[in-house]
Amino acid sequence: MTTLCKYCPLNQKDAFQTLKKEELEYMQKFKVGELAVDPGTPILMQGSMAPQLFTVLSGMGIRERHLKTGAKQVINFVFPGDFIGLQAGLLGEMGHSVEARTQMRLCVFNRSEFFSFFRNHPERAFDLTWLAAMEEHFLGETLATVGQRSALQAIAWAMVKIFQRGEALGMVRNNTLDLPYTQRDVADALGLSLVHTNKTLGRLKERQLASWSDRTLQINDLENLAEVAMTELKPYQPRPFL
Amino acid sequence: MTTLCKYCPLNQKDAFQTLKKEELEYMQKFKVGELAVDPGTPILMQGSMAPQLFTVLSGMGIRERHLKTGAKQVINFVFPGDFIGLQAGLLGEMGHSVEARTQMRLCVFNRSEFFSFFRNHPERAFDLTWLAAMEEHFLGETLATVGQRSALQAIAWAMVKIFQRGEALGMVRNNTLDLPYTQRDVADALGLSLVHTNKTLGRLKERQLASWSDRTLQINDLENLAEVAMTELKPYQPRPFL
DNA sequence: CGCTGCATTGATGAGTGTCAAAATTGGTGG
DNA sequence: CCACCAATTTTGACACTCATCAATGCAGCG
Repeated sequence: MTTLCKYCPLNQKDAFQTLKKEELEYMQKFKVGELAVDPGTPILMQGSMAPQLFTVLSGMGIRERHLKTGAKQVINFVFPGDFIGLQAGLLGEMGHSVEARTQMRLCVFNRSEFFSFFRNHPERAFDLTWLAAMEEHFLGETLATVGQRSALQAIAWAMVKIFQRGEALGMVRNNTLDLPYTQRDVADALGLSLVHTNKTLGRLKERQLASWSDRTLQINDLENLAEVAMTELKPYQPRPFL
Repeated sequence: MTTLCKYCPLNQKDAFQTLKKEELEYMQKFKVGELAVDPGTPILMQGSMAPQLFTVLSGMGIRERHLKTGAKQVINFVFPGDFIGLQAGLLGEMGHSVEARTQMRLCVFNRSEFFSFFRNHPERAFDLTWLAAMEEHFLGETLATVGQRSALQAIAWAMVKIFQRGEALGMVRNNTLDLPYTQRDVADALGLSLVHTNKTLGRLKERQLASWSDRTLQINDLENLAEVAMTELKPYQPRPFL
């Protein structure tokens, strides 16, 4: 028995734009079920053409692209409200894998109805494109980080970004955010080695700015952390979701 | 006097899916004019909310994100058929700047009619989202390159990618592609220093794989270049355009 | 209680950045 | 047609960030 869209847990959160009753009814038709997965479960595989698309209702995951050498690049961290499978749905092939890192509940949509979705619900199609543009925006920023920032700056940047996402979702208590990600994930997200990431985290901790170990991100001085990261602290704005 | 969509130069090219007469008429209503710009002209500025969106009819440009330090990250190279301003149109703010590098002709659309576009022409809205997904796919691959590949691999990868784009557009003669981009641009695209980029290009040239100087990319051995780049050579597939 | 995964630390070296300058190219005006 | 200038490419020397290798510590868990 799945949750009715009417009671969608995402629609309550400040982080997201509120859907009207009417829109929720639209989505109800499009929704074909719910999927619950355990940590470590692959949700979508790089290169695959999955028949299904998802919106994350709860839990966290990770997007990563695997190279033939065995190395991997973390593309992004997956939080509630994220849409998964856009590339599979449109291009017919995922550019990266998505894996659950905690228990997750996913809202399942059917790829085959994807186009009718555009035909019948232009507002929602617009929102979908909005999300795609947001993702593109974020990836550009990430690219600039990996390409241009030093290890210290890059890690500070990642901490700020993730902290703010967690904050918007109400996951922060005492400037502390529990996450299912390790230092290895941070390293793979920023193109750094694990060892160097660890030592750089140590420097940020010494400076009393922030720390990240044992799957806990703690921010002590957001302002100065953002300063080190050479980034602006922008207020969070509610975004659409599907 | 602008070109009628009916005679759109892009619609002739193999690189793109052919639009039906009907669809061309749709686009004609959406098109508000044409813009011709000289090399060096900024088309969209990072952080701005431009009222206009563009499709590149001819010429080349560059997307780049500027950091506060003065460093910059090249996000992508802009070729004919590319859509410019998605982020401005939807998010209200560009994550990067776009600058002309040759003379360019741009097809101009109006941001204010953007939503009606979704309402009235779902097929075209679908194509737009397709393009957004493609861009996201490409950025993920770029991120993996900058994060995980060595300088030699990264440069080889960039050469393969750009060469294949040029090929699809019929711009290659004698395995040679004239481009408005310098070694500095390559360096900024891959997060490398200019000097190291130059020396690495020298190594690829020594190995008789490829060369890039004086704004000319020459590929001598695509197979082995792709090998060095650790990437698969995928056949090009026609894509939509707006 | 011995795994296994994760965090931490030290030693060493390769890859890449930075600095400086020369060589080359292309464009422009006299 | 030549001289000059700006942009780009190329080269050499050197410094340093960051990767790699190796080992230890530490906590959770079957």
